[in-house]
Amino acid sequence: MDDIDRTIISLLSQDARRALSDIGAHVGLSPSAVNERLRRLVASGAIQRFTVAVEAQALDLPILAFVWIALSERADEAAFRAHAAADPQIEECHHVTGEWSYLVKMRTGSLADLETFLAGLKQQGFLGRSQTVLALSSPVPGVFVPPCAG
Amino acid sequence: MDDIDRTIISLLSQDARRALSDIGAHVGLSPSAVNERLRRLVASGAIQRFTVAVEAQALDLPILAFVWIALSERADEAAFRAHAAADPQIEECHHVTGEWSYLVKMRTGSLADLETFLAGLKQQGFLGRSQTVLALSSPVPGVFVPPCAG
DNA sequence: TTGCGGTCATGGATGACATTGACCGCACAA
DNA sequence: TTGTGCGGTCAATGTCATCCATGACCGCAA
Repeated sequence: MDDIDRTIISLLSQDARRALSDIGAHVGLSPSAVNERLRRLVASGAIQRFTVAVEAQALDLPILAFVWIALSERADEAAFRAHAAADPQIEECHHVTGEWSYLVKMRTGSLADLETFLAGLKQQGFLGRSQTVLALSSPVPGVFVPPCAG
Repeated sequence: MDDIDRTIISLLSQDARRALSDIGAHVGLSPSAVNERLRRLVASGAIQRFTVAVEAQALDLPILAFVWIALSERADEAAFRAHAAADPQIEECHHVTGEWSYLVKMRTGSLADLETFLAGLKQQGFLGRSQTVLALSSPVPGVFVPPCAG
């Protein structure tokens, strides 16, 4: 993992369909050399997968919510994680420091779906307390372009 | 945007390097037809861009923090957004309901970098109050695979 | 029913591209 | 100096995206 690798990752973050020859021109390597580095980056797990950034509106998921969760005392933590992983509405689920146990980031089609999700948690005995925060807008898109060369 | 489009998006979310013929086999279309749909999905903005999912550890960014921010009374909201957008450490910045104005999700190399970020906000007069929550682990990876066919 | 226009998928030709393997040079250790 | 391994270039090959002409299907109006 040197500066060239980081530059390659940065370029791919912006556009993962760039040609190897194009990347090579940026970093001063042949397409083959870039391909070999790319293979290693994927094999090592540094690049987890190639994917697409999707506009939530296009998928009819206008609600973006952050839900703070404190598990109930009798909750099985592993079961909760499995539950979260299985719900396609959940984009992220983080174990966090502080007052709450988990922070869940989720997209739903409506506020009713959000209520249903929380009701499900309660019914299965996971939920101690929770607090929901709605996102109104995102001034910074979810772009993750890692620092280039440094 | 019909079920076929949604399926295409779902397949690309898992692996954006799938061949058009492979996608076509899943949805029952020819490669050309898939290509045409893909072109429209990109043109309409439903697919914002092709990118790669990067493991933060590989980039020496072990700290994942959520920072709640209440702007100071004299803060210029647009300036704050520009400031956030310009910081490569910030992955997301959401305008939210409730007690706080903004929720910032950021990755840094160290806790010191986090302090530096907050100090910078204060120095520029943006910061009213703030509260930082650290993520310890992510039981659910940041995969966003939209619901398929439904 | 028939005729028409628009939308959308098909299939094949073409060119670009990823991929592979052989070869080369350099750094390092014995 | 010599052997070894890593990481690069270059050229050949096969796959694939892309483009275009053609044709099927659907809704609508006469």
